[in-house]
Amino acid sequence: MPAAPPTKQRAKSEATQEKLVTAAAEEFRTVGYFNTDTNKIAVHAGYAPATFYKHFENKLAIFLAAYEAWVAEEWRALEATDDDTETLIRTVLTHHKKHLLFRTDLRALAATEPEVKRYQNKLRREQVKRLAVLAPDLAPDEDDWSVPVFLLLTMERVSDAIADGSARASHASEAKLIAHIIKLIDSLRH
Amino acid sequence: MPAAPPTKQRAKSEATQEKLVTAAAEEFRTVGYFNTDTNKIAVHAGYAPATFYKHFENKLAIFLAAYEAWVAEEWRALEATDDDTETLIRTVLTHHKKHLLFRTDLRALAATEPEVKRYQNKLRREQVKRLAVLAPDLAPDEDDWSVPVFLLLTMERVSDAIADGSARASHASEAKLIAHIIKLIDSLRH
Amino acid sequence: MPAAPPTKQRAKSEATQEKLVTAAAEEFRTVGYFNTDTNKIAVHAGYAPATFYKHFENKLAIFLAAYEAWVAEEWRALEATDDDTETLIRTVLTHHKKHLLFRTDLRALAATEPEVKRYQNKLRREQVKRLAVLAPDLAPDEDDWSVPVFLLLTMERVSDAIADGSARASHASEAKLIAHIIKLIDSLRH
Amino acid sequence: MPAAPPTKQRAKSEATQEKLVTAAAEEFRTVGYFNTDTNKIAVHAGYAPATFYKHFENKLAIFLAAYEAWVAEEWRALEATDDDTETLIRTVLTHHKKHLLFRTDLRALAATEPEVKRYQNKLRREQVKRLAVLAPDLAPDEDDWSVPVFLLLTMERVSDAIADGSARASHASEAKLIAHIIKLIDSLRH
DNA sequence: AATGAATGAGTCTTCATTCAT
DNA sequence: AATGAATGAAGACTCATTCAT
Repeated sequence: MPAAPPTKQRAKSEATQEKLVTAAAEEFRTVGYFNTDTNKIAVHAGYAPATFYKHFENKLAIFLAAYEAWVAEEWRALEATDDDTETLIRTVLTHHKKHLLFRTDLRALAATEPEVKRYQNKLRREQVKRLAVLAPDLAPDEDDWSVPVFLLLTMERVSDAIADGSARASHASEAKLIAHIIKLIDSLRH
Repeated sequence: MPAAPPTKQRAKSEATQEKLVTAAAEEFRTVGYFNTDTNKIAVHAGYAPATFYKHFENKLAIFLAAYEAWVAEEWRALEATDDDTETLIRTVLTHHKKHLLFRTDLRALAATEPEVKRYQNKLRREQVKRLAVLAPDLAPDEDDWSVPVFLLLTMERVSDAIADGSARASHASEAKLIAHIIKLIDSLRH
Repeated sequence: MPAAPPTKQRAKSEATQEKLVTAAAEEFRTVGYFNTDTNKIAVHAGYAPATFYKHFENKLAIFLAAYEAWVAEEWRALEATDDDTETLIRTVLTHHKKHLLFRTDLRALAATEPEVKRYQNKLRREQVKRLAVLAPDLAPDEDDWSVPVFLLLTMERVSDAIADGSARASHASEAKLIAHIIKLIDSLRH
Repeated sequence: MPAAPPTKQRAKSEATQEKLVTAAAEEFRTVGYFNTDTNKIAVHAGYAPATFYKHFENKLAIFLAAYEAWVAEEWRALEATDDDTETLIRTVLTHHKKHLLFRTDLRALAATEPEVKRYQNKLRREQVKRLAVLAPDLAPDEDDWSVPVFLLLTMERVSDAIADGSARASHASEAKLIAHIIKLIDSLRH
């Protein structure tokens, strides 16, 4: 069994890893997964290309790490908000707007990369559970989660459509769409 | 100025173009836009790489053509169905299931390629209008289309989630989700 | 022995050939030999790509034809001018300015295509002879043509430098350079 | 920020770059710019195609580098020669003979690539200044450089004509042409 | 005589990734 | 831990040219 690495080195390594993830997330958010390459990510983080591969197996691995950080950030924002439904929706919306490109690529990757899909499914389940805490009357039944899932999917899609401008392009205003979501939530409550 | 080409030649050219689009659509559907290349498309259609460029300016152009064909096919299927809401939903669902990867790449491309986005917006507006014919009580107001748009977005997202298996992975059954859509439609009717 | 083609057909063929050469010359002059292709030449002349190859063996063949036309044009211009040395120089200069890109490509091709080189040499000899007519005291000796050749080379190079702006870029005015040529001519006269 | 690279590595990188330039120069000299490609250059230098692009942005960039090296070489040869006019001319001539194809392509590129033209103009100005050192009585006036420019253009063109054989093809011997240059120089001296 | 369709053989360029140090 | 150098394997796109009609 190899000796545990000295704490100092480990800390440094973790700092590097974090810098890489931050740089990657920024790249994914602004130019997209398919328009960056690992060399750019490394350089933007202040490292040489090869360093990237000391910390991540490949480009997909850092995407997953960035995804994890993204979800954590969203929940942090959500938990900092008070219960008012509309405020929550607007918080989600703001987050989606900011990370539109990232989210799109996430879905594209999920379609071809089983690992991404698995991770996404896992996070969706956590999302449902957290939602149950925020809004107990939308809590899932034992083995029928269709209510929260239906809501989350709808919110997600509507948020994206508002964020990417396609809602407006088809004459649907942000305010009206949010109103529809709120009505939907009411109708879904037990 | 050259004389108008004989009908026979033109027909041949159109046949080639069609074969290319068909081959491309199949590639996009099965391995995805980002995992094919124009050479493969041409060869799969039975032509040399250069032939591709006699018919399409670039890879994106044939994607747009495939997209157009895809939408036409969906509407053909929808119009062949009788009015029953659930049947319509299931038809959409079937179509989405079959073209899941294609649809995902479509969204990814729309995020970076303005041309794709523009085309997508245009088709969305047509979709709303056609929906108004199928279900007059969901017809859009003069400048507030939020009702049909909200519905279409929801259907789209839920269909995708069923199609890609993520609905099931988060314990939401197809049947229940469809039931939610139907309930939503009822509540949206004027 | 095949029968001579009917005169009418031949005339038509020649007209086509001429249109192709004219189109080619214009392309070579404006975008250069290396930036056109035979398809474009044919289309610009109003024909289909394949037609090109009914009239010229390849791209080089039409270049040679355009070259021939170019030289003919220059001599026509020169012979329309009266004997005044400076006027002659200015006529050459005007012609070079207009056909700068063409001339450059001519030299580039001469360096790799023996056929072009051979043709160029032949035309140079004709040029010397014609010069002898215009200016008898610059006529070549039996087998020492160095006087007119030296002059022609100098004029050619100086004209190009004026035409392409490099003379001005190195602080040498057109007027002064022409004056040098005239002085040179005087010193070369027998 | 990465530390300055160790001298050893940098030396290696520079060696690679040099090898690439040498290989490129040789290709340009023997088969010409338009008949090589960056892959061939890289392979001839002993590297993979991609390595080329770590050192040069594109084919034109390495051409410029080769051009710079070519000029440096010419001046080195010139400065190693003693002042005798004829010897200098013969040195230039030898250099032109060796790099005939390169020089031709240089001119062709200058006609279409502004960057090449700019560089060429800059070098011409340096050439004039160096000439002023070698032959003070041909030094340019403040803003009238026509004397040295006229001479350089003539020498250039005559050298090329001797080098490419067209002088001989039009019955102008090398010796006579050089004699004309010398006479010209005398007449241009202040 | 003219042409529409088709193509083989490139050519430039990119990128995830490795290796010696 | 970090890196500079290097790369194999593509992939988008071009062009002179041919052939059946």
